[in-house]
Amino acid sequence: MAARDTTAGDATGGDGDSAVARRLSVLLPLPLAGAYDYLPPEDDEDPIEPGSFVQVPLGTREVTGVVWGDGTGDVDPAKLKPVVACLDTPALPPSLRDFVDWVSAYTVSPHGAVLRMAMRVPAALAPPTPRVGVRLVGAPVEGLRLTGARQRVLDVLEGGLAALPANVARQAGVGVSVVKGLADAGALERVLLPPPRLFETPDTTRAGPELTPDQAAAAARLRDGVTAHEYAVTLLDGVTGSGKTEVYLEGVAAAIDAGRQVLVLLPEIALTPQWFERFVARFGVRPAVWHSDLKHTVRRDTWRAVASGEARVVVGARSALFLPFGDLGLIVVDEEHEAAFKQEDGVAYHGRNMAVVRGRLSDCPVVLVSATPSLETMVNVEQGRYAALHLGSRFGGADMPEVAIVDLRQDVPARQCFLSPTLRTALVETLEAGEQAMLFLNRRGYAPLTLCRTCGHRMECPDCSAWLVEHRFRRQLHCHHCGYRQRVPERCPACDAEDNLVACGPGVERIAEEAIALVPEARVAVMTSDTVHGPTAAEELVQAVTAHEVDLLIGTQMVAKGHHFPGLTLVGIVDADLGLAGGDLRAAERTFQVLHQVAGRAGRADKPGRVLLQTHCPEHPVMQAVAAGDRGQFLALERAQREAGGWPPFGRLAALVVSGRDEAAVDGVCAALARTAPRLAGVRVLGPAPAPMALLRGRHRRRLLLKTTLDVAVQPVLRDWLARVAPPGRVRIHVDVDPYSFN
DNA sequence: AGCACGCCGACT
DNA sequence: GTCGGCGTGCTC
Repeated sequence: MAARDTTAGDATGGDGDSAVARRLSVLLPLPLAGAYDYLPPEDDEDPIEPGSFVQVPLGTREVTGVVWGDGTGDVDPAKLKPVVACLDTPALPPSLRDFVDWVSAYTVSPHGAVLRMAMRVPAALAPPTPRVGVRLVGAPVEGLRLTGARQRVLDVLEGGLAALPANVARQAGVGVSVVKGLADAGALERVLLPPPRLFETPDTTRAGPELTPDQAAAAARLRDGVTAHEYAVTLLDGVTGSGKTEVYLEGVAAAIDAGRQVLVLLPEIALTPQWFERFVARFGVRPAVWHSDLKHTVRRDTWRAVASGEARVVVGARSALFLPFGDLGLIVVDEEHEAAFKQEDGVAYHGRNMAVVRGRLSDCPVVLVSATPSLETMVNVEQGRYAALHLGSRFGGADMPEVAIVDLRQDVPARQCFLSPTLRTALVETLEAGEQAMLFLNRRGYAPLTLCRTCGHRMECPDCSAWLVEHRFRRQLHCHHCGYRQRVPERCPACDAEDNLVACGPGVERIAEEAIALVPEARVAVMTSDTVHGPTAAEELVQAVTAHEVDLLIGTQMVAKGHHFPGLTLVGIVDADLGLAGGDLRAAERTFQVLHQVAGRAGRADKPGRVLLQTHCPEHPVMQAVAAGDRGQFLALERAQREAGGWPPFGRLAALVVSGRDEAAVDGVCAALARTAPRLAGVRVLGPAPAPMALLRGRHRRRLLLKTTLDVAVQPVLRDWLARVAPPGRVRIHVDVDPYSFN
């Protein structure tokens, strides 16, 4: 029927295929094995470009997918259905499609599952809701009853410009109903307003903060890199307060000047008001923001603004990597070492590493920023793959406080207490001197374990292999892995003994209790995700501490980040050993990073701070390195160990986590995997072993590790292996290439 | 991911 | 006798 017309319209097609026979490969945001083929729409006019969003039938329903290219032709033609419609949503840019392909191949995840991450914007695919404004009609309306309120509305609109009813009402000091009434009466006409400009272009001509010669030199290097518009990775390395942010904002400025877009990735917790203040100070406007809990309308507007190029700078969490940037000029990954960049569930990927890939596929420079760079990044620098820029401290290197190790075997806390005599004395002295102190313990709640003194029963989560953590403020026991909660029971559920459950070990709440007993007059604040909800609350607490309305701050990881408290002269690390348990590959590195960061909170320009680090193993290299403030020494040791063991980044790892409700079925799949395990040079399979959380949310978990030498490409090995095993529907195999934490 | 198809317990 | 539970398997 319309075949002849399309052929004629397809003159530019080039390869001579007739358009009627053409199949489209459409990728759907579902965990299917690959893209599906469809026929062009029946009312087809122009050929559909790759990247276009299309509505297609799938089974009984309709879904939105993206045209990925020409169809493969190996599907039964009888099964082919035509595309229902082509949406007017801007097409997915080629560099993003390449990125989706790459991530899918690298992570051994279904193609569509990766596409889904680029489509988690349901509303963006629909056209923006039209904005209806009102304006004066030319001629006066006869018989219009003029009240005072109505007159004020008419006055506001006198210039003849159209405006949103809500804005008009606000300016006139009346309710929207007055405006609506006037429109209904015919005195105002309704008109469609153009979409508002939501994201202003940052003003690069503003004078930024003054840079030291060091900083200016580093900034110039970044600017040059951006101007070259070539893929290159640079580590920007400097302690807190060395001006890293100000330096990379100069790179951002260069990209804006070049007319390109910028992505700044931050771990979610680092999207702080302070960061925005610095950005606004430099550019006069706020950047677009992207994270998991944006409202739908904001999500849609931001997604569209990124696609159109209106949003020039986006700051966001790792999911911002999948935004439809058309012309990236720079990617910055701040706090590059943060484990939060690693996504564990669903498609397992590392935001920092994928940022590097996104940069390569977009021919754009990538800057990794950290005060404690990861070992991976340091090795990349050492081997010449990444360039490095080092920033010294503004205060001439005297900024790291003195760290003293408190040996808990010698300096024993009182029974049922967790602060050593040395730390207690220091705390009292500091507060008596009118200075501030901080206690750090990376564990929420009151106590990590509740047990029965009569029978020894431990309170455990029914759905996870984890102890329930007591939260005394709420009088509840919580599972920190699945969200299970129950009241603290009065009787032991096992032996029914009354009032004989005892809290074991400390959480921040318990440390607060001990501290308050010690210094009852001190103003104490607890900072954890339980006590502080959202960035605004966090900012208020930070302000209160800065204003010295708080004498003693007690907190988890949350207190380690970025805030500088000038009056803080004592930091107590309650349990430095905490992060080392578990035999995790990166436990030592992470512990060093967090302790180093916490230690850096103490001290100020005129008075050096002091840090007391409580540990049971003072001789441990991590403790020694933190005490010495020597990152180089620690990294060298860690590096040597990883190299000797063939661990990343000197070898490759992939984890297979087999999980399901039926334990026997899970073990069956594990046995099948063990039987079909690859036998190749340079490849070892470890396990199956119970995963660190052997039971999580009611699912039994086993883990196998594939460990290979660097010359082995793990993805083909994994794909072959998985193809030999057909897990029953109830059992899932989750693949994690480059697993990070081993949980 | 949905949604239908399919085979076993408590109701009009 | 049906309504409906959610286990299993496709969907171009």
